[in-house]
Amino acid sequence: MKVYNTLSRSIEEFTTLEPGKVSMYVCGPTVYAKAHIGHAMSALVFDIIRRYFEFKGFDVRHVMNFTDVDDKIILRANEKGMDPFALGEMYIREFEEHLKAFNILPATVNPRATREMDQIITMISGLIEKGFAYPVDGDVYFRVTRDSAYGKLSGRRIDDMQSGYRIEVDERKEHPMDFALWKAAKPGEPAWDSPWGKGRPGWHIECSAMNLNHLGEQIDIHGGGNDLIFPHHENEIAQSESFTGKQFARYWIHNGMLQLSGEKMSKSIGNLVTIEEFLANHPADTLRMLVLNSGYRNPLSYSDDILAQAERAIDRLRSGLKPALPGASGISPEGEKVLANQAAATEQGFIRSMDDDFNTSGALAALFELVRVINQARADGATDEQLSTAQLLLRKLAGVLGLTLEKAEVSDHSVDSFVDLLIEIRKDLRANKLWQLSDKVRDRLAELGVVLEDSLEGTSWHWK
RNA sequence: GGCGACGUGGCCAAGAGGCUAAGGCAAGGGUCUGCAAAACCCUGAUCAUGGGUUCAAAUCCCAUCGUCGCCUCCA
Repeated sequence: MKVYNTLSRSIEEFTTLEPGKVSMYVCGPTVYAKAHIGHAMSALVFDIIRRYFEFKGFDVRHVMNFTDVDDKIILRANEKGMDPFALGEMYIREFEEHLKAFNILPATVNPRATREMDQIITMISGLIEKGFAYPVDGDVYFRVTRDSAYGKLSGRRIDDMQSGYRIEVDERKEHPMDFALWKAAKPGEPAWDSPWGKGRPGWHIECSAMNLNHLGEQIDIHGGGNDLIFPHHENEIAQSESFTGKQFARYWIHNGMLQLSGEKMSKSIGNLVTIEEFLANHPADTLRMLVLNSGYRNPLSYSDDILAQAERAIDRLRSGLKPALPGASGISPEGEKVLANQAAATEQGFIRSMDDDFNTSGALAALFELVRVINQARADGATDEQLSTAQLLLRKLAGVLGLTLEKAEVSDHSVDSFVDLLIEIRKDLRANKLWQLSDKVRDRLAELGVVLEDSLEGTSWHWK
């Protein structure tokens, strides 16, 4: 397998620390507001990666954190007159529901910053002891000049960065780029006891501590959105490697940003679609298809047009799973062979694409080719028996991508018999060539969301 | 100002030195059908622009134009 590593900015052969096992840490959201579909995109990307590793036989330990203490959470909680912990809890619950709706496999562990205070404090103390950090008035800062490798992930040099250009520099810091590991508490803020007085962790340290606690000193993969490369992931590397003296993550994988009207979807710009809004208007698989259709590292633009394309593409995949035509009499052994050959070619093509830095777009192409050949065979009269192996493969490989190909479940079957009755009456109308009336039945049913499909053997129907 | 990514048919999007430039959506034509729908068949791009390297470039190099991301919280 080959994987693009942000650290080297190149495609590398993928190997694991331990044979057959993958440890993967993915940055989850800071829970201070409703999650938007950019968050969902990131979760989808790493869900697909994780599913593929499991398909390849790896035992995956997947950690996704929730950062549930931070300035913005406190700010929002104060605005809403809520307890900051309750606010975080609320958004965590909501996000977990969303993950389920998107068919995203639950991570092995979902640690939270507030539940790892001991590890965080231990780590900060260690960094101070080793000279990588220093306390000032109850704050603790990381000393970037002490870390010669600082900047290796984002490709920046400390001197090149114009810190203070857009934000005022805290004069107490030794260097403008030094960042907070611990922040002294202001009155009324949530705070924990520490050797430096009451306070709370800075933004980056919690991920380093949770990595250490749940995956160990070294991990295979660290992932997240590419907007986290700097400063978040750069700082995580600095903290973790300074603390352990070992290489931290071997592969850094970053997904591209979701864009709305040509700009990154983000809370600060306000051009966002919340997951809630999305799910109210679209099947969850639509977003997954959007993600699958393009490279995970590229920016992904979001529009109604593209959404509609994705929905049609899913319909196309589903068409491969339709049963044999009524009265199918079977296809020749040669026809069976064509089907079997395509199934083999599709499986190979799927694996070849996915092995190449998770080329989901190529993997989908392999699936669509299988769909076409299945549909050809069906049109030629293949029986369910003859279609079954290829269809099973289609279902299985779609499943590796996290697509269920199930139609949104219509739970109410109480109208089925009425539709059947109308079809029966329409059959009589057609037998008597009363086309206007029979077309009226079909059109009116279509308006109600029931699509009729006539064939030589009879009429079938499905919900639109 | 610094760092980085990208620009492939109407739309989305693979491909990263050399077989006919994948696949999906849309469109047009055809088969089937009473008409539809579904399915099947057929049809289209020389790869932002200009140079260069090479026997050979969408793929490498340089320049230009354009779009986007990071450098401040962000998936």
